[in-house]
Amino acid sequence: MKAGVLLDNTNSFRDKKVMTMGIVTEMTGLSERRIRYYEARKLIFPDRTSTGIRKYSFSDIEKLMEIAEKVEEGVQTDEIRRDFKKRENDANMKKNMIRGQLNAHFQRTNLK
Amino acid sequence: MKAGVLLDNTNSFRDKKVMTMGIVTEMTGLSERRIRYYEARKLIFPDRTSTGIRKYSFSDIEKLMEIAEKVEEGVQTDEIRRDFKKRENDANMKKNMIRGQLNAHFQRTNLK
DNA sequence: CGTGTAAGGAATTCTGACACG
DNA sequence: CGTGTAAGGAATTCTGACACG
Repeated sequence: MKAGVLLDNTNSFRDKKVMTMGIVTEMTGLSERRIRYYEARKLIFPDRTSTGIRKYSFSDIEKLMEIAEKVEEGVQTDEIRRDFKKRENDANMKKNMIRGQLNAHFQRTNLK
Repeated sequence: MKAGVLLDNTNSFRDKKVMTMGIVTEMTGLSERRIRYYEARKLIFPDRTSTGIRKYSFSDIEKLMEIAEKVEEGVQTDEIRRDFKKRENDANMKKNMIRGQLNAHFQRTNLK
C-alpha cells in the first residue's frame, strides 16, 4: 500500500496523450515528417483517436526533443532505440530493488 | 527571490493550452456547443492557433467539468462567473498576505 | 538513412443562424 | 437561458510514393 504510493510515478498530466500533430510540431520545432518517421522507427508511440489522428503526451514531446538532439549529433535511430530500451530496463531494475528493500523493511518492523 | 519560488504555483503542464476541441469533448463528455457557449459567457478562455483553432489546458478541462456540474444543478452561467471571479480574488488576497508575512520575516531576520 | 515534398482524401473545427422555450 | 442542429467553408491530419543520397 505504502510502497504502491511511494513507487507510483504517474505524473498524471505528463503522460496523458492529448496533443495532436500541430501542437507537437509547434512545441518541438520538428517537421511532421520527422515526427512520423521516429514513430516508424519505434522511438515514440502516440495513441490514436478512433479515426486515426495521433495523440501525444508531454513526455512524448520531451522524448522527441531528446531524439532530435541525438540525431543531429549523428546518432542513428536504431542506436537511440537501443539506448531507450536499456534505460527503461535500468529503471525497472531500480524499481524492483526498492520494492525488495521495502518488503524487507516491513517484514522486519511489522513481523507479519 | 525565495518568496518568488515559494509562491510560484505554475504547475507547468496543468496550465499549458495544448488540447483541441475533440480531446476536450472526449475528456469532459460535453458537447462542442456547450463548451463554446461557456466561452461566450466568459467562463473559460482558450488560446487560439494563428488560424483560429481553440486550445485548452488541463485546468480548463477541470473548470469545464465544474461548470457543467453547476449548470446541471440549475446555477446560471452569470452566477458561476461571479463565483469564479470572487474565488480568484480570494486567492490573490491570500497570496498577498503570504508575501507580506514573508517580507516581514526577512526584514526581522536579515535586517536588510 | 533521414527527411522534404506534392497529391488526394478523410476528419476536424469554426462561425452564424434558426429553433425551442 | 442554455443547448441542439444543419450548412458551408477553412484548416488539419493521414497515407503512400518519389526524390536525394
